[in-house]
This record gives sequence, C-alpha cells and structure tokens, in this order.
Amino acid sequence: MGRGKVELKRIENQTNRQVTFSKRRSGLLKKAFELSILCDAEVALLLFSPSGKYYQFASHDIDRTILRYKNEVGLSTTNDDQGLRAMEVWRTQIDDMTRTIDELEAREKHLAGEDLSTLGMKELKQLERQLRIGAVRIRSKKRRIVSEHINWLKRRVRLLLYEGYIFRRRKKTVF
Amino acid sequence: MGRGKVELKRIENQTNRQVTFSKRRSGLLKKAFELSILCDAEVALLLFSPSGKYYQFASHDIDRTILRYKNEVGLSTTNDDQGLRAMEVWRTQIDDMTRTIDELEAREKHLAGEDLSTLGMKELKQLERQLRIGAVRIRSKKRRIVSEHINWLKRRVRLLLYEGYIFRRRKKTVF
DNA sequence: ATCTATTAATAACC
DNA sequence: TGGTTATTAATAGAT
Repeated sequence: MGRGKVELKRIENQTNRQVTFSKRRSGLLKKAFELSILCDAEVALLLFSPSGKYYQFASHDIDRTILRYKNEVGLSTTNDDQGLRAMEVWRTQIDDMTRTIDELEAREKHLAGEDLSTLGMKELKQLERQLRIGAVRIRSKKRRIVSEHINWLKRRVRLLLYEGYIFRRRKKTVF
Repeated sequence: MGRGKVELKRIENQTNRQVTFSKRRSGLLKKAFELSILCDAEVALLLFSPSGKYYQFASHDIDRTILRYKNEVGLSTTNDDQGLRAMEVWRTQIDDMTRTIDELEAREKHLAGEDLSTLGMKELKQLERQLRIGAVRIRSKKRRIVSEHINWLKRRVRLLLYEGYIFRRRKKTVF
C-alpha cells in the first residue's frame, strides 16, 4: 500500500529500513490498540528495533499478560502440591464456566433462530412457545409504560387547567 | 477500511465482535511478521480473545524477547512470587467469565419477558423485534421439516405403487 | 467462507 | 522525523 508494492525481505537500504520501521511500528501499535478496544481482547506487543530501541503496547498490565501466556503454555510456576491442587480447582471451575457460557450462547442463538440445524420438531415447537410467551410479556410491559405515560400527561393537563383557573381568578381579584 | 468506518469502541454485537476479532487478529499477526522481516526487528505479540483463546507471534524465541523486555524495564519484576501472580490471573479470568455469564443470563431472562423493569421503551422494542425475527426463522425451519417429511412420504408412496405394479405383473407371469 | 465497496496504511518523495 | 499523494492492503458489511 504505497507507491509500489514491496517484497517481503529485509530492506537493505539502512535509511529506508529505519523509516519503514518507524512508520510500520506506529501502524502496528495502532492496530494492536484498536483490536483490544473493538474486540475487548487482551493484547501485549513487544518491539525491538534493529538498533535496540524498545517499544511496547499492552491493553492490560503487560506483566499480567505475560503471566497469562506462561500459564497457557503450561510452564506453571507453582510446583508444590498445594499449588497444583489449587490449580486443578481453578481449572475445573474455568472448564465449568466455559461450558456454561457455551450453553448460554447456543441457547441465545436458538432463540434468535440461528443454528437450528441440530434441533428436531419438538425442540422447535418448545422454542416457539417460549418466544411467544416472551413476546406477550414484553407487549404487556410496553402497554403498561404507555398507559403510565398517558396518565402522567392527564395529571399534567389537569394541573395546568387548575393553574389557569387560579390565575384567571387572581387577575379578576387584583385588577 | 470497509463498507463503512467503525467507531473505536467495543463492538456490542457478539457475533460481529467475534468475526472482527478473527479478521483483525490475522491482519495484526501478518503485520507483526512483515515488520520483523522488512526491518529486521525483534517482535513478540501475545493475544487473548475475550473468550480466552490464545494466539501469538514471535519473530525470535518469545521467552527471549520477554526476558529482553524485562531487562529493559529494569530488574523490578525479576523474582517476586509468580505463584501468587498466577492466582491473580486466574481470578481475573474467573471474574471475566462470571461477568459474561451474568450478562448472558440477564439477556435470556429479557428474551423470556422476565426482569423487564430496568428496560425502557427503546430496549423493549428492540427485544420484541429480535423475538419476531427468531419466531419467523423457527417457523420457516418447521415448515421445511414438514415439507421434507411430506416429500419423503411421496417418494415412499411412489415406491410402493411401483412395487405393487411389479408384483401384479409377476403374478400374471408366474401364475 | 467468499466477495467487493470503502476506508486505512504506507512507499516514495519532499 | 513530519507532511503529501498515488497506490496497495485491510477489512466491514453483505452474501
């Protein structure tokens, strides 16, 4: 994306390489930032220029992210029994929660009419019934809100009429 | 750079967020790779999706790059208790997942027409629209299933009729 | 996954 | 470095 396309190999001209590093570095940092915001992702980016200068971006605490990476890779730093047991407890809890999230997401998709291919007639009827119940309740809630608003308007109108009455009376009295 | 520009804030639609993460992740990894080649830079990139999946790019050995970063930053984080920090990481992950589950459960309740008291007219209309879309899709899926069943029956009937024909012919021939 | 209209990044130049 | 502009690359939204 420039005045010409560029081959994927080390740029030999030292000045060019330096300029390109500077420009692409800022582009990369920007994109890392955008990804972390748009997608709510945890990102850490470490950069060393060939001349040894150092740059970084981290969406969260960079050490936290590095630690998370180390856990992921499996170089668990806790080696005692207690640590291992605690780790297993967390692991199972995380697995449970992951399963729960998957189920909830699948359920939401079904309610939205997506990913229906695995469902049979019976499940589809059940889903439809639930949607109908939800729709009925929501419509009734909407009606209640509207009627409350109307009542409020009526009260307001009565109040204004009354104030008008008082005002007219006072005018008659004063003048 | 797409069919429209996007605001720099968390993408609320879960599906969209997932798709964007997937696309931008590959873009970011590619650019990190290109930078390392073109400019002969040392790059390490750690990525965690909101659902906890893990991705990385490293131009050199990633642990080497992390070590280089730690030297650069100073000797502060050299040897504090990593076990405790690891616990922190898990705890925050569990917190994240708890929040996700709460959101999904709240959403499901809303779709079922429960706990609507916090919602305004706009949200209610949006909910109703989603329910309508889901219902339409489910009805269409049901219709498809029924029509497939009918077609199957038709084929079955044709087959039976044909077999009857053969049978009658054979009867004539044999007897 | 694939396609394509648009926006964004950036190579070359100053 | 810090602008400008012609081009290429990335990608948002749709299919």
